[in-house]
Amino acid sequence: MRYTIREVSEKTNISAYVLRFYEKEGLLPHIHRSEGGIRYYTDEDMDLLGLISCLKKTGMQLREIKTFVELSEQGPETLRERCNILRQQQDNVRKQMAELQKSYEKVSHKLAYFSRLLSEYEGTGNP
Amino acid sequence: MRYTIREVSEKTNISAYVLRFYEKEGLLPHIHRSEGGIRYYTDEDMDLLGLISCLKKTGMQLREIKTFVELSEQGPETLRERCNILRQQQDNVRKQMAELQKSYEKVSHKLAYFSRLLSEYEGTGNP
DNA sequence: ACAAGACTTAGAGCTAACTTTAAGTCAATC
DNA sequence: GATTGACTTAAAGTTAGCTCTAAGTCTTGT
Repeated sequence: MRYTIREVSEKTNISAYVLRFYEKEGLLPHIHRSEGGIRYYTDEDMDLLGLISCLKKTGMQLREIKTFVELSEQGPETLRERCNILRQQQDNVRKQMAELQKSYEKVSHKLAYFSRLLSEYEGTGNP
Repeated sequence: MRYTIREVSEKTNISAYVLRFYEKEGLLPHIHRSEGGIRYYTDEDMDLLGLISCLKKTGMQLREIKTFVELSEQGPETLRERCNILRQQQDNVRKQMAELQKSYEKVSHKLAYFSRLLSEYEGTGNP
């Protein structure tokens, strides 16, 4: 399948601006063009894009993602290094989940406290 | 207890620059000063700072945090609204945790795939 | 074949959240 | 009491990641 930039944009919720920007920055290498120079994206590109947004969502910076993509370009001799990067990222995500859990508890705790204050306040005849 | 900006910075891992910046932006109102104009922070300030970083960590923007702080300034008649904001944020955090979980699975899946490729590659006599 | 509208490029502009600078004031030690 | 170093201010600078503009090219429907 071939997709236009618009189709990709709609499927992925990444704006066409950003798709071009990612390409310019080296995150999406070898995007094919029609004879008139119009981009078209393959399923492989879509797949990479999926990984990119996943890495981005988990806090990896574009420049690190670029490094990862460049390793991918170099073929199987970089597989070990790519695994290491993914393992590192897996670890990061675990830490983020723990952090988020702590924050959740803090917000909940504060909310419980305010709720109590609120019911007390309302109980005094101040609606 | 009274803390200098340096002590607060060390305790919270928020730089003195940022503490002053937050104050300027209205996130930390009523910071006391010594006669010479030097800031000192109270335990109450520390508490607010804890809530601020928690809200920030969970993706709330400074301008929204400022709104929350301003409501706090207005006394108990804004308690209900503050509870609503916290409940909303609690919800946001739940969504973030679900998202993060999905990303974790995606990274793990990709890693498993690459690991398999790697062991195959190494099995062929390419160390 | 031609108008409308999507696409192309390079590069400028924007936003959030810091981060630093410059010029000066204050506090603690020698 | 002088020096050192942390503090003060307003304002400029930085970074990441977009987001848009301008000027031009291509594609598609009538």
